[in-house]
Amino acid sequence: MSWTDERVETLKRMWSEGQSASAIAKELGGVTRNAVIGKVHRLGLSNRNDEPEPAPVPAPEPAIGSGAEKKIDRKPAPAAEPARPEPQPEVAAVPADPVKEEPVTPPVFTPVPRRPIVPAGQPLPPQPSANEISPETLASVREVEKRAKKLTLMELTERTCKWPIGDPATEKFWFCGLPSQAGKPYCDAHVSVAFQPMSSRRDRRR
DNA sequence: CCCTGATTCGC
DNA sequence: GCGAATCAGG
Repeated sequence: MSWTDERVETLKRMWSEGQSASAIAKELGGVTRNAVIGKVHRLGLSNRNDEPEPAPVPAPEPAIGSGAEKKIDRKPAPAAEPARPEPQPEVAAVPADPVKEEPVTPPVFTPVPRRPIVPAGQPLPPQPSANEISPETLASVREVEKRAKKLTLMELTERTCKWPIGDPATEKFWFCGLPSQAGKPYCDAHVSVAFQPMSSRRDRRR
């Protein structure tokens, strides 16, 4: 394979889209990711940084006192552990006195961390229902889920378990992420609840 | 381990 | 110019 104009164009496009070298190589075919990276460099488009330069660190200028400061003695600074803020409960504190309360927030767009919107009636992630899975298997799954890697959607790969755990409407939601069975989307435990032979499924009413 | 990009260097 | 091998890192 050679770098025809068309192939180079595809390379440029995908690279600018942020695609990985391996993904591009896969798309093009006949080349390895090394070849792609090599070409990328030769084309001089290695810098995918169109970012507006991450602000040259606004050095927190200490307020200059009126008196002429002598020296700025830098302590070795024993690296004081940054105080870890305890995770606050999500419930916003309700003003004790709504009448006296000053309007703290202007009626403009408030960048309150939005949570994923799940339409009403959206079925929850598949959860092994007790009447279809044996108690043993169910217990096994529960146990496995304690060790879930808790991956986000973007962290899933072809070989991570994609079984959803929790309620997508809340923060307590993630994907299992344990090693998936070869060729399957789930890990062993979740495969066992996800794929059931018709025979065992049939007639398991109540 | 899986993956990423960066670099080198013989071809 | 090309890209495998290698390096460095997450």
